[in-house]
Amino acid sequence: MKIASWNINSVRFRIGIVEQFLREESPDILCLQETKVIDGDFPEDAFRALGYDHIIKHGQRMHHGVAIISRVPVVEDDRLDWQANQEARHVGVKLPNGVRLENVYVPAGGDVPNREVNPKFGQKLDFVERMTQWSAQLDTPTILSGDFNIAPLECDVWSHKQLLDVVSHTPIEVEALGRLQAAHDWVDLGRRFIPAPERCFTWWSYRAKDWRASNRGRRLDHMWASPSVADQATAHKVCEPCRDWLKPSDHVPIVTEFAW
DNA sequence: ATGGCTGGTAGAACCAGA
Repeated sequence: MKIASWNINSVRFRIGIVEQFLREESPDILCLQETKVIDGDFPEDAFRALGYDHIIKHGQRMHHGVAIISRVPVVEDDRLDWQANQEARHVGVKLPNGVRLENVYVPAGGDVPNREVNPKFGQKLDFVERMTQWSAQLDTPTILSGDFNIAPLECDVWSHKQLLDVVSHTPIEVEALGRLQAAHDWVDLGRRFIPAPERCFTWWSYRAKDWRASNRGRRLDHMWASPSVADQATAHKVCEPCRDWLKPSDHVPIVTEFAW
């Protein structure tokens, strides 16, 4: 079983490279974030044509939006609102073997890492805190994947020192993510297969003239699993070449394989 | 020089991303 996760930054605008990715990588399941489309306008036909008949959507107008695309039968489990503001940032399914797959798009958090000045930063922290409470009472083997918008380790950003005050790598966010991880003993599969301090960025800004030359990336996208599920993981990679595809997303897919 | 870009909605200039 091969499970991929990709922040696509508009699934309609980039449907061509999504199809290319599905053809080349052939995951069983693809978790998408930032689909930017209401459920009624989701480009289902393109997925069905490639054999992905199970399409679980949770979209909204303009922003955010998540979806799980699968060629194995999955059943929608829940769609949680960890921000309590009705934004479409999570959808979960049950896999045929009973494992849960939770696709999450954590809020970016705005520019200023101070909740008094910037309410979005507070909402991001609250979102992660609610995920932590949810994790603490999880009693099912679960995969938690998506765009967490937090790069936890020093080697998860191009410059630890220069990003200490930049939202996505501030100590307050990293500590919040640490509490989330501890609440369920989540295993960070990215780092199980690509141990620190090796770099494995999943996002590079659109603003760099040459993203590869400057390489000012961050590891914002993650695949976590319950310990019992993590023991079944056999491979994990970051699909860096996708950053060079025509009209790319600023994120690249991550792909994890499991023994079942 | 981490914001220099990008998409969506609109029908110009915002919002949002991070």
